[in-house]
This record gives sequence, structure tokens and C-alpha cells, in this order.
Amino acid sequence: MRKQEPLKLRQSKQRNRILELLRSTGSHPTADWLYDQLKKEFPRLSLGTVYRNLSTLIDQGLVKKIHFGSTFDRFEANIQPHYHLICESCGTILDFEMPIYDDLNQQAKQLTNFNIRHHKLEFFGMCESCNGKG
Amino acid sequence: MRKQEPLKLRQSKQRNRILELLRSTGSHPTADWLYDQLKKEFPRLSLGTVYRNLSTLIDQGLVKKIHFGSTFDRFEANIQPHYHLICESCGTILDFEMPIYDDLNQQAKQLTNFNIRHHKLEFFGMCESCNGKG
DNA sequence: GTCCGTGCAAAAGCTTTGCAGCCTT
DNA sequence: AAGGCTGCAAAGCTTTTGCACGGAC
Repeated sequence: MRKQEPLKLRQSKQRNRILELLRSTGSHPTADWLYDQLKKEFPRLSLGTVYRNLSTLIDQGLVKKIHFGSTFDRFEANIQPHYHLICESCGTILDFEMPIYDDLNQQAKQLTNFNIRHHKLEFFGMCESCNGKG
Repeated sequence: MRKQEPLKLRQSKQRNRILELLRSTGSHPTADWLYDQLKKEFPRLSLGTVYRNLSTLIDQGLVKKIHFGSTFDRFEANIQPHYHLICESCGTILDFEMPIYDDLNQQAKQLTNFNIRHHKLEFFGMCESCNGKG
């Protein structure tokens, strides 16, 4: 998370591909996964470059970082407000096509002096695939 | 998160105090904060001991780990289901005295084949103190 | 006496950063 | 030509772990 004034960005094949990859997958990948994928196209790619570009894309508002209790961060290019479904068995994260309950904020505001702006909602359970195995 | 069979636990002053401290504060502290506090009572305390005991207490179900997007974990001894208020300005985390909306799970279940068991809800905004400053 | 808990130190794992050279504008 | 971008490597930070000793039961 940079605190400086915005830089004059230039095009970079690496950054473009990172964004494309993120937009083409629903898997909320890690930096390392992106690195492994792009290593095929850019054999000399470094993880530092992946992290730096993810940081830049986040500053631009094109990518979001997801924290959900794992040891490593995940990233997504779906910047529309949405909830997540998280499988407690295999760790899969899915975007949840469920309407945002803005009303929750209103209800919450009546119970606290906290100035509530938004909320984050995640559902946990078992995905279809894991459910079948159990 | 240990996967083994439960061990026969013994009493330990360090572990008892960690739990007491967690129960006496609403600040959802980090392992490092607990370490700093208890270093006064146990001058030879090590961070490893704090982490190991937190892990043990979590296994016992007496403590929960909170992940919320920082680089370090926080812990709490409030094991009742509850939501959190998180200040985006100062990082403070408060337990939110708001009823759990179990109905959310029911509504969600109608929209997916995912086997939903529970959800996590966090509200973000500005705490009273930070609100006054802005 | 047994064996769990501790302190110490090293290691692990993810992320950030300094630097010199490259590439976009 | 200017300066953002890259690869490489080192460093940073939080958390985990191996080991021998100490303490609870």
C-alpha cells in the first residue's frame, strides 16, 4: 500500500498480463500462482515484479487483495462489491452471486456510534465437490 | 492448527496468564503485544512460548485467531459468535453487540449448492475517536 | 520418574526493497 | 534523454520448530 502521490505509469507487458490473468480466472490466486503461470511467458520473471505490479494495480483500483486467514494473500480482479464462499475443506474461494445487503449497514448504524461505511461478508462451508466426497 | 490427538495438558503459569490477559482486554491483541505485557512477569519469556500457547488455547477452543488483512494475526478470548467493527483509520477492532443474523445463512443457501455452515461479518468505518478528529 | 512446557536460537514462509541496467514514452 | 520497470538478491517480519533443560503431575 503506497502512500505517495501517483506516479506516471508506463505500459509493462508483465503488469498487463498479470491483470489479464487475474481477470480470466475465478480462482483468486496467490502471487506465487501468478508467478508460476507467467514464468512460462517471461522466463526471467521475478516474484518481486509480481508483488510490485499487484501493488500498483491495487493502487489503481483494478485489483483487490483478499485476506481470509491463510498464511498468504490472494488477489482478484473482480472489483465490484461481492461476497465470497469459502470451502473449509479444500480452501476454494468462490465469488458469490448474492445481492449486497446494504441494509445491514443501516441496521448496524442504529446499534453503535461507529461511523459504518461498508461491510465484508464471507460464507463458510463445503463446496459441491468436497460435499460429494464426504 | 494441530492435527494430532489431544495431549494431556498440564498447568502452566504462562498459558494461564495469556488466557487471563486475553479475557481482560477488548483490544484483540497481537502475539507480540501479549509477549511485551508478560515479559514484565516472566522476564525470560519467549515469543515461541506465546505462539505455542496461543495455538494450544485455540485447540482447546478457548481462544480464536482473527485475520483481518493486517500483516500479523490478532487473538481474542471472546469465543461467542459475534461480529466486529473495524476502524479504517486507527485499526481498532471492537466486538459488535449486534445479534447474529442466522437468517443470512438460510437466504444464502437458496442461491447456491455450496453447503453453508456459518458466516463472518465485519463492519468497516471510523470509530468515535477518529471520527471526532476528522 | 514421566513427559509436557519453556527458553533459546535457528529456520521457514511470505512479502518488501536496494540496486544497476533495460525499456517505455 | 528521463525515469518508471525489471531481475536479482538480500533483507524484513511474523510465525514455526528443534533441542536440551526445567517443572507439573
